Amino acid sequence: MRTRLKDVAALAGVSVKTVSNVVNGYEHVTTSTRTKVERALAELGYVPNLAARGLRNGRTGVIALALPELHAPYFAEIAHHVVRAAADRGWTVLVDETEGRLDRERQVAAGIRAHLIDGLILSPLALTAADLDGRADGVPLVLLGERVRHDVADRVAVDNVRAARDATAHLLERGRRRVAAIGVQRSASGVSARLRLQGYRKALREHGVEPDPALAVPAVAWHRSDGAAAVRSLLAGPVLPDALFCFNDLLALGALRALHEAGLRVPEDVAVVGFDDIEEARFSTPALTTVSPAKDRIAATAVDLLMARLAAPSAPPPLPRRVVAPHTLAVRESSG
Amino acid sequence: MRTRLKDVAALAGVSVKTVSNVVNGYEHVTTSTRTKVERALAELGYVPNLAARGLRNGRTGVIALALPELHAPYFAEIAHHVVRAAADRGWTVLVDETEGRLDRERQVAAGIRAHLIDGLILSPLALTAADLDGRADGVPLVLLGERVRHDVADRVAVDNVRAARDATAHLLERGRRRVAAIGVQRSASGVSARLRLQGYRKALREHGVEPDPALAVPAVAWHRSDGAAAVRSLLAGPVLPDALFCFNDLLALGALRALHEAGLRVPEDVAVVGFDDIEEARFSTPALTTVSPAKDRIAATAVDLLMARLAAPSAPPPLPRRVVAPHTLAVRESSG
DNA sequence: ATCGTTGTTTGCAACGATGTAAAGACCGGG
DNA sequence: CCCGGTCTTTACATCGTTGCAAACAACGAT
Repeated sequence: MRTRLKDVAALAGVSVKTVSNVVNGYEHVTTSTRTKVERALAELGYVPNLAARGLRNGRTGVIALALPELHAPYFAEIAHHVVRAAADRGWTVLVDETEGRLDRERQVAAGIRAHLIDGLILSPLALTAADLDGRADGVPLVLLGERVRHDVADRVAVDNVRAARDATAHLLERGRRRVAAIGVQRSASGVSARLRLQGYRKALREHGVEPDPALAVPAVAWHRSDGAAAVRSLLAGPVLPDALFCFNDLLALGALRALHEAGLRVPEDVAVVGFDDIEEARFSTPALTTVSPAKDRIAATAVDLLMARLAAPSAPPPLPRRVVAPHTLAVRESSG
Repeated sequence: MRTRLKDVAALAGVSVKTVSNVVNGYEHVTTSTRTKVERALAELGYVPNLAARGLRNGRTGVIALALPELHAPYFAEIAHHVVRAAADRGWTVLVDETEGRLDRERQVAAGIRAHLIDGLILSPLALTAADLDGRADGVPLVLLGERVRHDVADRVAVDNVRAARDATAHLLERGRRRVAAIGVQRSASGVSARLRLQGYRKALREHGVEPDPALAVPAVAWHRSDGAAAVRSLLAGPVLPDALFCFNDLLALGALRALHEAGLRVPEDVAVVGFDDIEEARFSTPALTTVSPAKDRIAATAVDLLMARLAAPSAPPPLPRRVVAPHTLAVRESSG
């Protein structure tokens, strides 16, 4: 059995509350009492029971992070940065995996873990604003990504349209004219896909190129195998592309693989740009040009937004805030 | 404020305890009472306070997973499998990142989060058995990997020596004779490195090849950049290898990159084998031959070992158990 | 009608920590 | 030597939940 305040109090010969005061750094404690208590604390190796403390003051010091897939590199990197940012501020992170399933996202947002956590950072895939409209009284929530309307909760995201436009423009400026978009999704949950497609089209039009529907290739998920499959179907089609804008890095890496298998050279025959700047992109052959969102900033901002809500439980809660995280284009070999 | 049992009880017109009974599926409740309570539960959207429940019955339903780096693909995949395995069994996972730092690993093992978690799965890098010897009374602990003596806590690991021998033998059987080992570490924390080096040497001797010290290349960490650096130093040296056994996949991927830059063909000029079978290995160019530990089995076993200890708090706790997880060799293009 | 039996519901205490308020210790000034 | 004030320590109630044991209701058997 672990030691409780009571045990320490008995050993030190003081009351439970005095020990509590010492543990919490209350100032009006005489030096002699403090020393006695500290000695007892050390001797018994006291560790506070966070469940009890959480019960008493309604705070557990734990925030939850809910991601679609922990093993997808982008999310793994986000998780890393969030855990780090939270630790820097003295908080612990509980990780949930939703697999992008609507029911799991709803459960998480509705607060399965409520009472065990003080706040939630959620990166939704399937969730819509309607699912969140009712939850005014839940735990503070910060959303990652532009997939949900920004007026239902605090949100941190890159400007997907602008980032996609930047990436596509980069290819056009290098003289490419048949730029394919890889990763198009028409489903309701494909909001990111829609925004990135929008940015892609915008760039084309700004450069006087008419978007060719044959060059907009769908992908069910955004994994490497989907990217490879998309390229194979593209190569079997009527229009051969001279560049690919892939909606994430995994698609791009799968595409690189399929291009290599088809005997096409990157970037000479086909230039490739991705999105996410996962670490792998710096080490692929060829190294991948990609949109680089400031993941550390995204994570730190998300944690800070949560902290702000936790610190100020004001009667009329402040309106949801929207933070646009910066991005850059990391130009590497795959775009020449 | 969230609803408590008390609120539900008031609405349903029964006692708090009866509501608790309904929530917990106690059988001796009349159908009429049950319906009344369930209606009230639904109307108020009751969610149990896990902190209070945890305080009451000494269980929180949360286990902690402490890993060196969440963004390293191998650990990200392990985290994914652990979260999944835990969820299947009705548990939640709290993730901690130790960065492989001894002090952080010690803290975690000593139970910073104690009382908030029921058990701990730890993948140590720097921790030694001595750090764990004293902790008989702590929360149940399962170690991942062979880095720590197996008699201090339950442990799940692949047989590193045998796996390394298999990988090296595979290269030797394809006729390679100058097989380099990439990732050697002499530091105290490099136990995995030591075991894999041992397996590598064993395979060489079994095939009548004398280990050449010039072909055992050190690497500070096991990241892609270290693999690339190791290959560059190797190519600058006196003995050119015709094969590489890299102690993990990231090293191997970095090596592929450096070999490509040096104009060497894989596998024609140099064959490459890795260790971990991260997803990326299946999509690299060329696809990577690698030792494939059964990560899902490792995760499930770790969770099960923990569950077993939690279920049976017997007076003399059962001796630490050691489980050897199976591995296979995934043969792909990089070894010909 | 009374008793025991089974089945259902309830009140109370406890888990470990902390906020509140009050009691106790100590000081100098009158 | 007593009083009022400050500083230190204490007892008690409380957070939300569940185990325990007792209270209560309903029933058939005597």
